[in-house]
Amino acid sequence: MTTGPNRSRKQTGAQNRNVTIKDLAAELDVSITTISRALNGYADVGEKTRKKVIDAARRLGYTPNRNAQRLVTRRSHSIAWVQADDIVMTSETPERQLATYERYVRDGSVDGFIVDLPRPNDPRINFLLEAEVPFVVHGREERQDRYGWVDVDNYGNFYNLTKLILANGHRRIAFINGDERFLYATTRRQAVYDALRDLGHAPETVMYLEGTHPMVEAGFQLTELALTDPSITAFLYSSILLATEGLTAVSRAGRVPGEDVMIASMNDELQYLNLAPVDGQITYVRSSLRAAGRALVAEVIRQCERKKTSGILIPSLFDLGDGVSGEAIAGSVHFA
Amino acid sequence: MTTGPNRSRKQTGAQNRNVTIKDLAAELDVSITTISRALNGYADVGEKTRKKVIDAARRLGYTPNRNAQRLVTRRSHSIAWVQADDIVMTSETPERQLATYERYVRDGSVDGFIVDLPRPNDPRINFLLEAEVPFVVHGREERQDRYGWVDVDNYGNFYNLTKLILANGHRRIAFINGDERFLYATTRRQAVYDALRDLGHAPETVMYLEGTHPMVEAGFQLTELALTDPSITAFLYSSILLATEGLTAVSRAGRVPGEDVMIASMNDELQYLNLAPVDGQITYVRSSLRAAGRALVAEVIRQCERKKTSGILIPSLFDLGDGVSGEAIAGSVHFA
DNA sequence: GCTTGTATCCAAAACGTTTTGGCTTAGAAT
DNA sequence: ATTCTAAGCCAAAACGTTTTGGATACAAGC
Repeated sequence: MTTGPNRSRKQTGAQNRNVTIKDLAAELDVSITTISRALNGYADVGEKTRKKVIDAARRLGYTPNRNAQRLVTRRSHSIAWVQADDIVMTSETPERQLATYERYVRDGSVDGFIVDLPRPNDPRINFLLEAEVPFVVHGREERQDRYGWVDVDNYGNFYNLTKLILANGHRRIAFINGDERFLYATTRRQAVYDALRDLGHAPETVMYLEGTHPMVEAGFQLTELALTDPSITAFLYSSILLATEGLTAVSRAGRVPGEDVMIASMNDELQYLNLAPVDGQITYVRSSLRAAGRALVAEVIRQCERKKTSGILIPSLFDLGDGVSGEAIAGSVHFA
Repeated sequence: MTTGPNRSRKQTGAQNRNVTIKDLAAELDVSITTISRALNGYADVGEKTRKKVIDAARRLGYTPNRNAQRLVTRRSHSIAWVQADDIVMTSETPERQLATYERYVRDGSVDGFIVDLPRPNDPRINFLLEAEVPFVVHGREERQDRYGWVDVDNYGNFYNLTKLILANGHRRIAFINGDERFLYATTRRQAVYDALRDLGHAPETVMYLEGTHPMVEAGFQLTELALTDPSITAFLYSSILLATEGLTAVSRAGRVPGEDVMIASMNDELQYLNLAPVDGQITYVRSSLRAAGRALVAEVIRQCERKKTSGILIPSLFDLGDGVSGEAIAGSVHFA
């Protein structure tokens, strides 16, 4: 006995001894089968018995033990949203998250997943499709018809924002985009250039800048870079966080947003971000991140319950700002 | 068969059939006991056997089923942090959270709790002490010697901030505090008035305003109220969120923060809050909410593991701003 | 040879549910 | 009088672990 825990490691459970289905069965002198079936609404238990059981359960304060339920039903009633350490700073690759995904599936911790910030040919999605585990993606990638997803209309929003900027007479635009390793950024760039083309403007109209993760002060620094070109009168940002930093840089340079320059962006309506101080200085499309989060969770749960959601598509219109419409779309595809 | 689920509801588990301890035992032709003990590092298994087991486990991709472990060990390896629907807007009473606390304890979902925003004589704390469940409080209340907690030095910080404002020559101050139903707010008010007294200033030096939950635009509105008194030259805010709103109101009133008025606050270093645009306009003490969160989780886990942590006190100095020191303190008390 | 000790191993119980595959009874249908 | 049906109930198995309380074998000490 040289290494490891003691020979007899006593149970260390902090859990109190709670009333179990057995206690209930003893109390009422029926079988535990009947208790279980009564409480779960099965039809093969008499109404008087069911009432007795429900009353006793309430009286004794019975709650089914979640962990026993999880074991026998093979459902954990939990979903995972695996994050890198820091949401804003993250440059963690999906590969490094993969181990966590695999473990959660293997040990039954979790019934389903929310996948965030998908990359092209994302290994997490490969794994989940392969393992046939329920999941919903926040965003889309090339295989979007094979799984459920919730996304904002990246293309439409940036197409419209660009149109708006041009309609306001700006002829030279800086576009500070997000990291193109993520597909939302690629889509947004595409939309901006498509809008230019459709309205008969040269691609050279925009100065394209990409903020790569981790984005510390990227909005500020890239804006300062763009400010070296005095012909630029409009700044389009891929996110409101980039935009507020950019605003600082623009103001410091002596330019006046809302007067001689235009600042445009998408606003995720982040909880803690008070936009009142920059009111009127940034033009944005709103799209609630919180609403997206809710949709994601609802969708994963639906997947886990195996309700057939094949092919449904739930577009929901969000609050509009400045004549530009923001739209969030929730989509879901049945999986085997 | 009239109501409820079908007579024979098939197991709907989405969980894949994974390799179990039994498979491993069959593979190696030893008992499951040996497998379990080998993997858990017990000394009563031979080294060659242990090696075989570990190899086979790796080879077959075995991971212990978490839900079986949870059931037998009566530990869920999960902790709860029960929140009202919306962190900022919350006016949910602790009473309404209590049902969730009770359920999580009863059904074994959870081993311990993080209690947030304690109120005087908080029923959640009563319940947890009574039930002898591990928990750590974010903040403190009167029974702080009976449980573990993590807190910033509310008293010290606001005492120092007040001292700093007075040292800068301000003689009329607006103090926009948080909701006094929570103890942090009461402590902060106490600190401000103590500082006034200690430095020989009358209590009337401050105009006291309280933002009650849910705080929508409270910072903005209370500041507008304070602005009706032109003798006020300093604004002290209980939180950075209140302060940024207040800054907007002050600026709109034509006053210039950093020049003819002083704006002071505590800065929780919120993830998404870019303070660059207000740089130099707000004087604050920094104290990382993120660091506090980490300390809370670490502390609950320690409690769950029953490491004896009786009476320990871990003061950790944080980054300082403007000559005012912010200190976060993590404390823990052993419980039975 | 007998005892004692030590190093390995294991069968069985336990955790608290859900589900399977019955059984019993009473009444209806034949 | 028998067969069938339906309603109501239940014993036992199963989920996958950890822990208990041994058993076995072999070496050392007397």
